[in-house]
Amino acid sequence: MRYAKEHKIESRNNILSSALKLFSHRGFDNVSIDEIMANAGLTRGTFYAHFKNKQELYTKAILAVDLELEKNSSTPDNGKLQFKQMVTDYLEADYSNPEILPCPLACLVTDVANREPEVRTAYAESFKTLNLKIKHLLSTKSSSIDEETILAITSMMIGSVAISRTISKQATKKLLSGCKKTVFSLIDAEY
Amino acid sequence: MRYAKEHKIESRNNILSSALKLFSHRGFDNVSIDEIMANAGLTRGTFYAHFKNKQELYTKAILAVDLELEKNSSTPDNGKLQFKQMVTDYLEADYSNPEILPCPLACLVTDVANREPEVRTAYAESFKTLNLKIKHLLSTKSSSIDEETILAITSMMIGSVAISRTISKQATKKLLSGCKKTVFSLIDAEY
DNA sequence: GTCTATAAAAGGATAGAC
DNA sequence: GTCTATCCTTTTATAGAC
Repeated sequence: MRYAKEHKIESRNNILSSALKLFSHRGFDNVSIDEIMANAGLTRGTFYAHFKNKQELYTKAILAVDLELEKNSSTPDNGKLQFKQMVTDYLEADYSNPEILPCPLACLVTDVANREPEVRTAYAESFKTLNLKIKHLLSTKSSSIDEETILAITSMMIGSVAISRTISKQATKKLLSGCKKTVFSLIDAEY
Repeated sequence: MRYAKEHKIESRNNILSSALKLFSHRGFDNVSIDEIMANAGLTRGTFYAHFKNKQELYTKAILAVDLELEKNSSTPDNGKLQFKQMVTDYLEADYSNPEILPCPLACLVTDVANREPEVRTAYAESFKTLNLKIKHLLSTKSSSIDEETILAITSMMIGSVAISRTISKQATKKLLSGCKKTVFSLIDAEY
């Protein structure tokens, strides 16, 4: 064979990460397969050697979010601190920089809601993983945080970042600082 | 003239509300002008007698959300109760019924983020109006609620409804009830 | 596996009649 | 103001060479 097996895997990963980044920044419909492939250093025709169609790529790209989230799964001894750092990083990331991967859960909520069940299931998986990660950070031997509080927190994080991408920089500042304060107070109150 | 002036205004309003409903349920790109016009009882060609292009329609439709939100602007004597009812209605509405207009702020966040500034500004306006409405409900002569807390609450409401449209019915139930409880606790604690 | 070339469909926008 | 008919661009997807 003319190409090693690793080559295909590498191509596939390039396509996946190029797609996830572009979709997150601009939305599924606003990015063409052409652009994704060019971004991955390939041409359009090749796309179909890797994926059945554009929707399958969407699904697989969203599932790849899990891998990002599952990092640092060691038992935390300073979980609360790590959690606060995570929230801060999340809310203060530079979402306008095209080189950085913004949170797909925040950037694609609405976009995913209008797709086939396959895509929505992938999103649901990643959302679940985010909640589990937080639960893990905030669980100690003695106490464990209420699951519904975690859901309220992730809703706030995802919601505020999604909204921030539509409003002015000035309004964004107040929005994100309000959410940060509120998340912290929820945690400090309960645990 | 063959058509009365009211006729055009009525047509325009039909187009606007038909568009807002369809966009909210399925997203901007997934709805064709053809469909919007058919839904309003007109044909595609006529569209351009009312709007410059599809994007202008999007902007105007989102601005129309304000009108919905600005209802009930009388001074509330039982604001806190009204607020709780509003949150409950918001979180428990039947978002899958195509006859009902779901909250465009929740259904279109991500969608709007990827459009021209004109559209984003319209969204920002409506978002502002929602926050003001809540502020109004929760203000009394003696106390007024922290603006950043309101932003955290609207982020949670919009975020959770947006997320709920991607996940399972079962998961949605827990998500929305968690947000409702958390919003209530934030209000009862502070005010 | 990757490329170039091309088919085929969808949908936004315009022209002209009534 | 509204209709029908048409243009034109974009983009997904396929065919076939290397």
